[in-house]
Amino acid sequence: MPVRKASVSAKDVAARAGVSRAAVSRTFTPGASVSEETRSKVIAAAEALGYQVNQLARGLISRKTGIVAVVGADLATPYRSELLRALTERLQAVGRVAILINTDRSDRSVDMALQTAIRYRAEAAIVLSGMPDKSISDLCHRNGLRLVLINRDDAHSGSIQIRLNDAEAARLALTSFLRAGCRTLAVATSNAGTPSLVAREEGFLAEAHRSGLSVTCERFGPTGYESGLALGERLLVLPERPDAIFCTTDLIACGVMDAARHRFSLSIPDNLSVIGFDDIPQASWDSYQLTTFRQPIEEIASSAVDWLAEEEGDGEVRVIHLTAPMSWRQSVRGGNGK
Amino acid sequence: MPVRKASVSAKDVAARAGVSRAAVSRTFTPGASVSEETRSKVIAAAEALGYQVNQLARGLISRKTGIVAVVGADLATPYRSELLRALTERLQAVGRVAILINTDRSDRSVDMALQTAIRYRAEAAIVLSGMPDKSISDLCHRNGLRLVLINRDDAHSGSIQIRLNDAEAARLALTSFLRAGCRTLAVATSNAGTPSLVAREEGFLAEAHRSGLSVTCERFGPTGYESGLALGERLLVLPERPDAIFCTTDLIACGVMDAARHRFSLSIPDNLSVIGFDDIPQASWDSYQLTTFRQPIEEIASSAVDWLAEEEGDGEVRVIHLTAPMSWRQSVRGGNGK
DNA sequence: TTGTAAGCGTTATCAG
DNA sequence: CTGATAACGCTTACAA
Repeated sequence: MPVRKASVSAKDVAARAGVSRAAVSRTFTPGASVSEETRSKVIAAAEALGYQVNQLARGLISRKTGIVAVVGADLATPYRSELLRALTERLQAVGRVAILINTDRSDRSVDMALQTAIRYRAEAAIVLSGMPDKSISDLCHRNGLRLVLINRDDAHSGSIQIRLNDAEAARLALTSFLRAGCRTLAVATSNAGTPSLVAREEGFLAEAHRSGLSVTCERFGPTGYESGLALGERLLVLPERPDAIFCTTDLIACGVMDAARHRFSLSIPDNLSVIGFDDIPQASWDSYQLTTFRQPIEEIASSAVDWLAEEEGDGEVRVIHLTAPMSWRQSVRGGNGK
Repeated sequence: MPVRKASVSAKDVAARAGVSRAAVSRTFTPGASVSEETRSKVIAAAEALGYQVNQLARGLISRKTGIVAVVGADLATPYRSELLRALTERLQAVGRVAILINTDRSDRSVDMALQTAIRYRAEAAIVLSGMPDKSISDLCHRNGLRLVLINRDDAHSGSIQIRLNDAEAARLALTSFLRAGCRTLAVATSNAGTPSLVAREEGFLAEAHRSGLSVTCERFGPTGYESGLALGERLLVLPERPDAIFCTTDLIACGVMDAARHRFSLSIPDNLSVIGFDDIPQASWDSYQLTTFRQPIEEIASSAVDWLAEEEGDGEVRVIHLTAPMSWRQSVRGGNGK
């Protein structure tokens, strides 16, 4: 018994249809010239054999692999997973396929991820965490891998950068607290130190400073619910107990709220106002009804994907600014802020 | 100015290092025989040029693309995204790369996803939702695409199937309610009709029947929090208000709990006991403390990935049974069930 | 419109 | 150990 071939190729189809391999290729290349007769013979043979064009071979020659890498850490987190979904959906819609590469928080692992992307000749990599080293970013450039950096610090040539109005949003959070009559302000954040997180923290602090207010700022652990719990416990035990906490992330906000309610028997927003960031699904759950800033997920995804479809840029780095609108719910005293 | 090459190839490296292309290839092939001298010349040249092996070309000839497709719907959902993370992490650990293909709930879209997987010559596809049509499953077989079906109905040849003890768990849920003194039982589920969901529902119903109890079973909408909310509102308005609700999913359970607490002012577990399924992160949040069944995510992922590493099976379909252990928290009257 | 032939970047085979 | 040379499955001039 002969060794079974791993998959059916254009040659097989050509043989069965009684045409040349080129004819088969043309049949599956949009806008190539094939007679209706040949085409239907080919289609029939392909169907019978179960032929599928080999994209790898096609990509080898056309340089259009259709592969886009999505690189990031904590991809199972509510906001991240939602962004991932939006990204991959849109990628599929324009005939691309996403390869998913998990990283830990180290920049080193991002570098390795990008190398993987290059090895698979991805057309682009969308980076959600960490910051590629300059040398790696060069490597990508030399290998024709375009970079999309989402909420990262600064990009090198030939890449696009998508950023949010983090600082501005933070300022709005502060004025909202003030308008609600809160006077003892605090910030709860993780110590991940990612650009967006520090922008939010610093934006809040700066605006408070401008208003002559002092804010206690607590940093703890990774960015997640558990850290929020811990942050709540630290903040709410203070002699000057805060009556408003700006959390740099909804996950942290949920933790803070739960700590306040279940461990300090505080009621929200009567005893404590909370504002988060991201607008994850849980923020709108009955138990939280968290006032927060909505990540413009679809806009982020479409900006990224549209850019890929565009002409190859000429080396300049493009920056797209998107805004996270405030989503008013019930966690700030005094209702809808109007 | 000459047209810039899209990426640096082994030929470039060979030229710079003053060796043959074959030498370059060997340098990057584990366990090939190259002298230390050539190797270091090659490495140096590769480094200088920023060379990365082209996996597409490598896969073309070796038939080992290293690509594995992960196919599923609702991948941004807590349980799904966690499974996705576990899967991709493990895949990376064994040198594979995951391509992610979103589907909607239709079987048709699963079929299309599998065709994409074939076109990229994935070594395997891990299917999380929907059920590939027999003809497609054949197509996969003919193209050497191995199938891993997670919680799907039944597999065809050459594939592996991973299943959970859904029915058994459901029975355990019922006896737990009984032991807690609950008498008016209900099931809350979506009308997605996926195999695991119906297995849980039917398992619960069957056991109730065996005990001579009648159970009201409510089905509504897609599988998610909002549906849980709606289900809670339907169930808790009944003349014989349930004192125990088995939810086929944690997301539904969270919705049911929120409806009970915030819309009917019921307290859990005093007025109502709830059991869920999946053990998503939110189940352990202070606001829920939901008793549930833990999806053995890591075990699922490792079973799937280990199978890929194994010898090519000889056409028989393998079934792996995993168990979801009960995770006791505070949503059932009478504490930890012991 | 069609077939032939030359690549694309690798690895595998086979002499040297 | 090394270098030609032939695949791998495909697209794309170039001729016919």
